[in-house]
Amino acid sequence: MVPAVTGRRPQDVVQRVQDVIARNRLRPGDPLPTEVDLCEAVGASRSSVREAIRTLCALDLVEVRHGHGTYVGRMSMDPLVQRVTFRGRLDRSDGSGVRREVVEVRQRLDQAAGAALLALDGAERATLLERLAALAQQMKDLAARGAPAGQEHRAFHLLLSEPLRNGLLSELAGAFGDIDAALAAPGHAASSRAALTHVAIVEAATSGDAGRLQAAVAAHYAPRLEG
Amino acid sequence: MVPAVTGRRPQDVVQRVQDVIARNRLRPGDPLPTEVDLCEAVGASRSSVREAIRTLCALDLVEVRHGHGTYVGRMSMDPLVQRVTFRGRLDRSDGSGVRREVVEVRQRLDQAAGAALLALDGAERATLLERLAALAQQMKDLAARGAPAGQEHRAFHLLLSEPLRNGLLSELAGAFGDIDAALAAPGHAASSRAALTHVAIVEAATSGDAGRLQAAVAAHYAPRLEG
DNA sequence: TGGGATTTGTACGTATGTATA
DNA sequence: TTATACATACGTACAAATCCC
Repeated sequence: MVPAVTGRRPQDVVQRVQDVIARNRLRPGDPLPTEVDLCEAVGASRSSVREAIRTLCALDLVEVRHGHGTYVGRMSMDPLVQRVTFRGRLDRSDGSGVRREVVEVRQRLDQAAGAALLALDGAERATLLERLAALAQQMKDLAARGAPAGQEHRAFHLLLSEPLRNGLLSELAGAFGDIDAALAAPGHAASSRAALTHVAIVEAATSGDAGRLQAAVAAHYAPRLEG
Repeated sequence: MVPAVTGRRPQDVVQRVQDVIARNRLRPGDPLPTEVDLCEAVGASRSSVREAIRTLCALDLVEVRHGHGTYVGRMSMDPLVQRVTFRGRLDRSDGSGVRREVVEVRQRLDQAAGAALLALDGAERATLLERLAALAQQMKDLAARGAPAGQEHRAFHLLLSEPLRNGLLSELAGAFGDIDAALAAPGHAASSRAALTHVAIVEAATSGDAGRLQAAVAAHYAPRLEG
C-alpha cells in the first residue's frame, strides 16, 4: 500500500481502480467503494481518484449516481457513439465522409443480419418476422401522423441483428444507428419514406429471397450513400 | 461572476469544451487553450475543467502532455479496445463468450474484406496481394526463429481491410485485432500455425476463388471458435 | 549548463446539492 | 422534518515536467 509518490500518472490511478473492480469480481451494477475508501485503496487523493472515476465513467466502466454512489457501469458502446459522432461533426468542412462510412457500416451489418435471418429455422424466423413487421407497422403509423419514430427505428435494427447471435455485433448495430441518428439533421424526422423501406425489408425477408432482401436493405440506405 | 450554482453537470462542461474545439475548427494535433484559459472560456473552475478534460482524454478526443499542453486527440478506437478488453477479462469466470464474439467479428470483417479484394481490378489487386504475401512471409520467418510477429500480424489484417474502402471498418478491424491480442494468453505468441494460415489466405486470394478464400479465412479463426 | 517561465499534476479544505432513512 | 452519507463544485497552494533563453 506504499504510495510511491513519484511516477504516478493519471493513467496509473485509472488502472488501479480497474484492478479494484477486477479483484473484487464486481459485476455491472455492483457498488464500488466510496470515494474516500477508494482513495485509501489506490493510495491517491480525492482529486486524483475523482478524475480516474471520470475517466472510467467516460468509458462506461463505472456509473455515478449523484448523492448515491458509484457503481460498475454497463460497459456499453456509448463512448464509441460519442467519439464517432463528434468526429462526424468536425469534418463537415473537409467532407472526408465519416457519415457515408457510418451508413455503409450499417448497411453491411443489416445485410449480414438479413442473411443470418434467412438461415434460421422456420418457427424462429416466423416469430422474428412477426415482431419486425409489427415494428415496421408502428413506424408507418407514427410517420402518418408526423410523430417521431426514433425508438421504433432503433428497436427494428437491433431486433434485426439478433440472428447474428453475437452480442458485440448487436451492440455495434445499435451504436452505429445512434451515430447515424445523431449526425442526421436535427429536425429531419421526416420518416415516412423510412417506414416504407422498413416494410419492404420485412416483406423481402418473408419471401425468403436472399437477393431481394439484400436489395431491400440496400434501397433503405441508398439515398444516403449517393446524396 | 455568479456561477449559476445549479444545473451545471459535469457533462455540460464536457460539452462546452467540445464546443470550443468545434468552434475554433481545431484538427487532431492542434493545441487547446491552457487549462486556466479554458476555465474562463467555459466558466468553470479548474477542477471541473480538468475532470472534463479527463473525460475527453478517455474518449481520445484530446491528448494531454504533462508540462506541455493539451491537444486535440486522434479520436482513435483505443477506448473501444480498452473497454471490450476489460469486459473480456471480467467474464473469465462465467465464460459468457466475449472472446468468441470478438473472434467472430474479426472473421466477418476479414471475409467481407476478402470479397472486396477479389472485386478489385487486376493491377490494384496484384499490388495488394504482393504486399500481403510479403507480410505473411515475414510472419513465417519470424515464427521460424520463435520471434513475436505481433506488428506484422496487425499490419496484415489492416492491409487486408483496405479494399473495403472504409476508414471506420479498417479501424474496427484494427481495434478488434488488438482486443483479440490483449485477451490472448500472455505468453501465447506461438504463431507458427498463424503464419501458415495467413499464407493460405494469400494463396486463396491469389487463386481468385471466392469460396476458397472464405474457407481459408474461416480456417484461420476456426480453432478459436470451437476451443 | 542552468535557471526561470509556462503548463499540467496532486493535494487539501470548504461549502453545497442530493438521496436515503 | 431532521439527520446522515455521499457526490459536486470551487479555490488555493505546491509539485513535477517541459521549454526556452
